[in-house]
Amino acid sequence: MQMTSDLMTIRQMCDAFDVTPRTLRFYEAKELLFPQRDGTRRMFTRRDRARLTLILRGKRFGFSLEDIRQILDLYDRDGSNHAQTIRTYELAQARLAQMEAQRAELDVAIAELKAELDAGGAMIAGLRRAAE
Amino acid sequence: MQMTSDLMTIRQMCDAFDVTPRTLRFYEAKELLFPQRDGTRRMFTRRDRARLTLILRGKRFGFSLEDIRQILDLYDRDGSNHAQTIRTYELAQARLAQMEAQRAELDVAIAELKAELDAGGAMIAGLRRAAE
DNA sequence: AGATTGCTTGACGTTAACGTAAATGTAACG
DNA sequence: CGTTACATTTACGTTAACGTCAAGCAATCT
Repeated sequence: MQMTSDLMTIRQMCDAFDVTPRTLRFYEAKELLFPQRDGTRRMFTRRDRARLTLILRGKRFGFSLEDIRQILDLYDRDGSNHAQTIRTYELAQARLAQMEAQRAELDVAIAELKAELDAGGAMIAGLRRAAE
Repeated sequence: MQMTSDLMTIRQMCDAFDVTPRTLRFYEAKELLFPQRDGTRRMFTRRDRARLTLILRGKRFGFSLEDIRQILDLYDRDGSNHAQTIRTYELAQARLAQMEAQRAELDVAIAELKAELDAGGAMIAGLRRAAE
């Protein structure tokens, strides 16, 4: 019950987030996480956990790790570097446009596939009737 | 104006479907297409074009080429194999459910990112005012 | 004939996101 | 102190869907 352990080992992280050690090391190599070290061992901070949550969410959304890294950087900017902040902001806007385009395409694909399935459904109903 | 040309060269195919020669050769290697040969050259038939249309549609739906190959093979089985047809149908339905879930998550992601950007926008407006 | 196109078949290169194995380190248990 | 249990780094392997040469044949233009 010490307040020291705001820190988690790699295994605790793996259990908590259902990822492999390799994944966490990989994310560190890609500069998505920045665990401290206890000697040679990684100790993940609260901040790492917050970032990992966002990373996994981003992945569910279909973002690449590189996309995610850039977006996380956006969250990080303590507002000191104005020019960079603005550039990042514009980048995020571009990304948003991409996402909306992607959603539009997805909508079309879903509509088409639904139409396919409706046709197929009728065919299969026919097969079922014929089979009786 | 000869009726001979139900056949198309690789370049005609590329222009018609907006794909590269490499792609068509790749699809042939993967047994998704079966062009005839005029000597050494590929000649794509009406059937190849029909298949390619389905392949590209499948890709828009997010199916892998391997998935697509299996589905095309099922269409080929002249409809004699009802069980397989039904399995394919179910597979497509599952895929549709995936896509709709993905869209739902994407909607959330877009909303979140928009909120982030609104906050960032206000911040940047503030910065601009401070800079004057 | 020579040169230009366009097609062919290899066959290695690329990207993303890790998996997997090897060699080594170290901390705690008994 | 020896073994077990995890940890670390290094580095090669994997999958999908082509891209990108390289080298050579074949028909066509000049």
